[in-house]
Amino acid sequence: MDIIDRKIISLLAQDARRSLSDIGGAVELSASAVNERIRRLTTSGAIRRTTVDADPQALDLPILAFVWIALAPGADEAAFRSYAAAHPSIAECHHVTGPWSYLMKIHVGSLAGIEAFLADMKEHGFLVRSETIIALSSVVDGPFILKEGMV
Amino acid sequence: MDIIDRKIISLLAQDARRSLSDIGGAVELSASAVNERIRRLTTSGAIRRTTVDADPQALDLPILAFVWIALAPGADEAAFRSYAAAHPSIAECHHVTGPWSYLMKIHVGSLAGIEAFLADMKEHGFLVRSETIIALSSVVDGPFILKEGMV
DNA sequence: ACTGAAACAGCATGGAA
DNA sequence: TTCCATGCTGTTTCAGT
Repeated sequence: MDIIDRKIISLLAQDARRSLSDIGGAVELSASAVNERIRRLTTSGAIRRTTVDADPQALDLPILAFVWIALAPGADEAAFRSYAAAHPSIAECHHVTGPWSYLMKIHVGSLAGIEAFLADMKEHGFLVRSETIIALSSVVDGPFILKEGMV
Repeated sequence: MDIIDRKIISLLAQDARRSLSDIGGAVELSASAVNERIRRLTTSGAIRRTTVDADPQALDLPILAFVWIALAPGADEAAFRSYAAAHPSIAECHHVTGPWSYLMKIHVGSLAGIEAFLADMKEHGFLVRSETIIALSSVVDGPFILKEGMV
């Protein structure tokens, strides 16, 4: 993982469909040398996958919210993990420092969607307390990767 | 934007390098029909870009943190926006409801990197108060898209 | 809007340096 | 690890439905 590998990842991050010779021109390497580096970066896990960043609006998911979670005492953590992993609305879920246990990033279609989301979590017995923060606008927007179950 | 378009985006989200005929097989369409749909989705902005999801660890950015920001009263909001957009560590920055003005998601190399980050924000006169939450582990990890200035 | 075929570009591979 | 040469897969375009 040298400076050229970083440059290649950066170029691919901007546009993963750039040709190998294009990238080669930018880093002063032949196309096949670039190909070999990308192959190594992929097998080593430095590049996890090539994907598409979609517009949540176009997919009718205009609401972005962050939800703080206090897990119910004695809640099944393993069950919670697989629940979160499979849930189509949960873009991210992190175990965090501070007064709350988890921070989630969710995409939903409407404010009613947030209520339904929290109700579902409660029904599953995970939730005791939560706090929801809604993003009004984004100065720097993160990528939106459509989850499998979300179709 | 019908169900087939969603399916195509979902398939590309899993692996943007799947061939058009592969995708065509999954949605029962010819390769060129799929190509035409992807072209439309891209020009309409529903697909923003094809990109690579990298491993922050491999790029020496193992620390993920969320930073709440109270903007200094009378701070230049436009300047703050371009500062945030250009800053290599800031993966996301949202204007949010609740007691804080902004929520940022940042990737840094070490805890010292957080301190340096906050000091820089303060020097620029944006920050009055902030609170930092560190992600200990991720139940559902978001994608990491290397920013241009980060190389 | 979709199909199928033909033309083209880009990728993958192997051998040499 | 890199380059070059080449066979081949996948993309793009276009005429037809």
